[in-house]
Amino acid sequence: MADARDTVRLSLRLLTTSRLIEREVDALMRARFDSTIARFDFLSALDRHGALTLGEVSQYLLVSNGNVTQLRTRLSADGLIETEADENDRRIQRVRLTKKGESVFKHMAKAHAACVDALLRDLTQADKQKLTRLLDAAKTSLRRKLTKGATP
Amino acid sequence: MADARDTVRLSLRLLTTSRLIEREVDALMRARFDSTIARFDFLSALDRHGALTLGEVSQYLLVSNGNVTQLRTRLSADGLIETEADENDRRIQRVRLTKKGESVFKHMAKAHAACVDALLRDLTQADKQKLTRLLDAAKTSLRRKLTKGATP
DNA sequence: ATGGTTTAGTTTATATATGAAATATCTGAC
DNA sequence: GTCAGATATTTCATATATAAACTAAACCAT
Repeated sequence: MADARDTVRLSLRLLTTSRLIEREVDALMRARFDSTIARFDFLSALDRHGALTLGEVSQYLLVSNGNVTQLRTRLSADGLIETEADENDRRIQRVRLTKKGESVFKHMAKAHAACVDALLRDLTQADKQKLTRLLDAAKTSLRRKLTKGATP
Repeated sequence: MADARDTVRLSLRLLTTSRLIEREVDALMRARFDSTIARFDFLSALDRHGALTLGEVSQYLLVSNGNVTQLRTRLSADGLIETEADENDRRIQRVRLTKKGESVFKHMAKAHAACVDALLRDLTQADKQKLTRLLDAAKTSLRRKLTKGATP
């Protein structure tokens, strides 16, 4: 059936579009903030959700634990985040934005918004809404399949 | 204006959806073919376009020249691709699939198609088509902006 | 022809990412 | 109480990715 071919085409469009945006945002973060998209995403998760355990960061960013450990080390060294111990469970560490981290993130977020807005300016507002809605549906499908086994 | 916020939301959906698929495909390539998504993409470009210079591979995959050099080394060592010199221009090297590479890629492509098809099975055919069309529009907008400067 | 520029690709240093194994801590059945 | 598993995080080895500096070859204006 041609159905599967269409789905492959869809997934390729998705990857390409996503990668083009990622590259541009990464270039922005490097040029203007001496940072990277990975660090921006990390800070973004903390800005959105407040204090998080490292495991939660890993889940939100869809990256491995080891990766989170590395990023945490760098962001801490830069003074953008800080760690606090859990009162009851000594395995758990929570990270959060420092004052400096909040301030830096605000500037980053503003530049990021301007960047993606410029990149997708040719899309009408209606198309953006449709696209967001359809991507939500795709995400839902994905999440459901991923809990079970998708690889046959 | 809330327009920029909507665009940020859209770009986040895009990245998340794309990352979920990439992770699953990467896991598939590791589990079944002792490979990775990066190598699959490389082989995929050669399968689609035939013999390519390393620079062309870099453009198709949206990755740097250095990255292509590294991947080429591994794929050559595995006997999946081979290099030939250009007759007229000694700077240029073309890579192409070997017989083994073609055969391995066929199996990979089949598994890949089954994987993404399963992941996105909950979407109707109509939704997939709409999504592909909208992503095409997004890609066009991106390409146009990227030739100019998107970072204000 | 020759020297300056562009083009193709490699190398180097480093950041990002993974899976697997290890460590440390907690939890629950007994 | 204790000990077998579960959970949170780190460490290790390695793959993937970048930017910047570099090499080699081609092009091109003089």
